[in-house]
Amino acid sequence: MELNDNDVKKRILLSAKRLFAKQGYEGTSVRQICEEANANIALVSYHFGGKEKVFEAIFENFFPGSEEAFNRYAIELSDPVQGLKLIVREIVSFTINEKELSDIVQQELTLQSPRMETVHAFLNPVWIRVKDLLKRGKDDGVFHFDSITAAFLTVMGVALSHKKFRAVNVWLEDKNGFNPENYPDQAAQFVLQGLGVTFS
Amino acid sequence: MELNDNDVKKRILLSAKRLFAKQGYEGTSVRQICEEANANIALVSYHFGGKEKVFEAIFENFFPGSEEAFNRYAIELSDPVQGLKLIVREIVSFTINEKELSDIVQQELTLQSPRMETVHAFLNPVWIRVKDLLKRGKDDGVFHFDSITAAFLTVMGVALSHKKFRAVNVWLEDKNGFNPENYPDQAAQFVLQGLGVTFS
DNA sequence: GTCTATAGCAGGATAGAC
DNA sequence: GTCTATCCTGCTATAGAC
Repeated sequence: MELNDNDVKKRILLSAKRLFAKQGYEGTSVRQICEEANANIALVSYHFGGKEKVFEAIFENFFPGSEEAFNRYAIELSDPVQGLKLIVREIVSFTINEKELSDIVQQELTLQSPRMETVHAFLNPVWIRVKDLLKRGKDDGVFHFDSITAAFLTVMGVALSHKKFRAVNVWLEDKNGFNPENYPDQAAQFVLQGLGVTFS
Repeated sequence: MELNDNDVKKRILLSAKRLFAKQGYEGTSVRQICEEANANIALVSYHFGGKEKVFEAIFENFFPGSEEAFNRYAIELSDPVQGLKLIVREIVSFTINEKELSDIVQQELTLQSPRMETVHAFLNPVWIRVKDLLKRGKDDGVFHFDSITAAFLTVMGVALSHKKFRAVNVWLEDKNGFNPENYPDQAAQFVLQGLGVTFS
């Protein structure tokens, strides 16, 4: 089912994504979503079946399908260092390109919400890959850390760190130094150094 | 004004902190807070002046005062490497010891909420220190990064990374490897390596 | 200080007209 | 498919009794 941007369903999804990211799921009302989407309030129930279902539909429509990407980069992903560099870059890129969706993910991860299940279903395939790469890198002796969980957390922490950029940017004044285009590479570099990879 | 744990005000604060952390500010009702605190609903207005004020009171009561700590560790903080190591450890320790409050901070940072101002007032003194240490470390030639904002973000990302521990732990099985007691040190180590500090 | 009762409003959802 | 009108529930906050 393809939707163009002027379809009512698509307009509702885009508004909901924007507002959930900015105000949180609970902080956003169906009325507000429809107002911004120039849609009638009743259409959320009619087209999606309720607010909760709109949330799920956002993931189905905007979360990048990972299987296809994994196949495309099968070679890089077979090597821990190259694989982790690639995947961190991709995660960071995703959080920049799909900033709103990734804000939503971030929020839901700290909450114990009924929506966790939906979120996890989309994150799991990626997390499995990261964990696997860390494990293999450690076994091969190129990564150095004690606990795989701790390593996983720090890696994900870096990958998601710039999420706080908006909040920080208001306050830090670094107009010239920070370039979002370079950030995926810088983050990947930081992670590899943090894991003790030595570059010759 | 000292409150003991059985004081109604204190009970309300503790319940609110717990619930805000778990469900978010908007996802938590005053009714629910009072039910868990064994307090009457009217007492939130009477003692605090409304839900919003309870939020502020949580920070006033549980956010560690940083000035005193900065003075106590003035010597360590004068050196970029030692200072950053110390401060990252302290941030990580805070997020472990005051897990709920730090969950609340994390949530509010991704939101554009009317409560941002409150949160920022408490975070600013710490952020200023981190930024300053990074800057001095770069000037001294011991840290290596391009953008101070990017560096700041990655450092904070690591410091806050284990926040996703609950979500991750459900899924990652690493009972033996991960030890919260060691994590502050591991995170600090990861940051310094990520910043390109070389250890002799 | 604490309680009950209630005001007043905003939320999500839907029946039924078009 | 879209709209209006309305239902019902749950929210915060407070007036007033104790």
